[in-house]
Amino acid sequence: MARKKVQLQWIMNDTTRRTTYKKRVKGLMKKAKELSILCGVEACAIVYSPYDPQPEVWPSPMEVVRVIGEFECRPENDQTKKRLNQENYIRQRVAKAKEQVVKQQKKNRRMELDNLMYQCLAGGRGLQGLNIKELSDLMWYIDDQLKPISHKMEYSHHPAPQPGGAVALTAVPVAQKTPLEVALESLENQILMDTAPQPRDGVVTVAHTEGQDMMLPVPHDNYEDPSFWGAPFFP
Amino acid sequence: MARKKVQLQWIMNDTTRRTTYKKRVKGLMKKAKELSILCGVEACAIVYSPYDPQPEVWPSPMEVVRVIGEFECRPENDQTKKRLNQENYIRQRVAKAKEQVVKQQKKNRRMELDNLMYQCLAGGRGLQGLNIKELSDLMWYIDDQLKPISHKMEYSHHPAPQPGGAVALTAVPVAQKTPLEVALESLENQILMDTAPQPRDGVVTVAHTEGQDMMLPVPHDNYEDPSFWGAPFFP
DNA sequence: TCAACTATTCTTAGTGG
DNA sequence: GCCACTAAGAATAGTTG
Repeated sequence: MARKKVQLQWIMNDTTRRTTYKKRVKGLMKKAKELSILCGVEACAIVYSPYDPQPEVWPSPMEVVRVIGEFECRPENDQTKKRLNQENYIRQRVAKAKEQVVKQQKKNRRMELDNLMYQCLAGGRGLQGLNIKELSDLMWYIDDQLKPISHKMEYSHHPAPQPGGAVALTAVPVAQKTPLEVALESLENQILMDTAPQPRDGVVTVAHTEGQDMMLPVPHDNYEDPSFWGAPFFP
Repeated sequence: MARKKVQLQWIMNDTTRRTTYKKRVKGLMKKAKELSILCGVEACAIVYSPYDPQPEVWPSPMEVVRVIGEFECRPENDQTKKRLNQENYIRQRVAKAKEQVVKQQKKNRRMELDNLMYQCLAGGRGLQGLNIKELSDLMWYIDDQLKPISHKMEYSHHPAPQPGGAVALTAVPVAQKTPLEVALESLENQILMDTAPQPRDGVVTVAHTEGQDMMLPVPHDNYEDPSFWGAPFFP
């Protein structure tokens, strides 16, 4: 909107419409990202258009599928029934339990990422064999994977209100951090160091010693600092 | 953003965060609507929050489901580009790794479901305490969770093309099936048997023996068959 | 908690290269 | 078609009742 108040109606001119589309999709995705981060909520957006073969999505196809899954699992989509009847009671219990599940889910996500890294590195030429371009691509992907985690971590700053009375039962055994994981972390850092032109604000750079047992100077949790992963690739 | 540039990070203050959430959700939905109208495209947005029992959606729950359906049915990523250039090479590696990740993801999904079940049952009145209505609701939910599994059963007929040469490296320790999991499965089965009016298409029904060691008629590993999980969600 | 009100930043329509 | 630029208009953080 500039120099003229735009009417809320279909834009006749083809090129104008296409241009507007690109600008506004970008804007919409940015808004979604901001909302998600600022308020610590899950969100997803999908836009189909004749302009792209693939739909425009946020945060990522994978996350979208997950968020969609949650949405579809909530039978109460038809908000016709808001009354707290028998039916809703059980739904609320389910929702509450789901909350607990999310925690495990996030943990699992990290494991998946680690696994992915391993696949990429062990399955190919290794880190050394990758050029800057490839590293950048990989970095891009990793960042994409980490986005949701980042959000979660930002959310986790607060004193964890933890819905009253709900005991965090962990029925699923949680895998411990393995040496492999530690090694992978160092590799991730190396990628950052290899590709980052100069240390930027908010980017955590680390030194590493030689050998298998590299030490991370920052707590593991720092990987999930959003300012670390988010900025360079998704401004 | 007014009177101060806001930092893109989780808002610590509860009331501020809630206020911002309400404002921004409204803004986001408006943007989605405008984009859709101005450019004549389909779009949908979903936002979960601790503030609303129901997710915030646009344009409407029904439309969202429809748009989502299209998204999940989308044929294939741009397979058009067959050229195996530098850029695509890395992307293919990533995609391949992603496939592996999906397996773990789906495994996790099952664990989450089990965990959820446990939450519901252990945290509440237990299965016995539930009435038919509640069981029905729970059944619905579980069925929803199991849908992808059902698909897999249909898919598992074909020879599973399995991308050549990809070695399934498993860097992440996979949790073993615990007695608890077995028990939970039996509970699921029981609910299925107690409430299902008739066996529905795609729903895996199982017989169960008494005691702790119940057997699933299909091998557990089948859950991890990529051809099963992969297709519907990651076309 | 909520709604109304700005001051300020952000978004983007229109333009030109 | 793509960028970069700019100013009009929209969104919203912080404040007030």
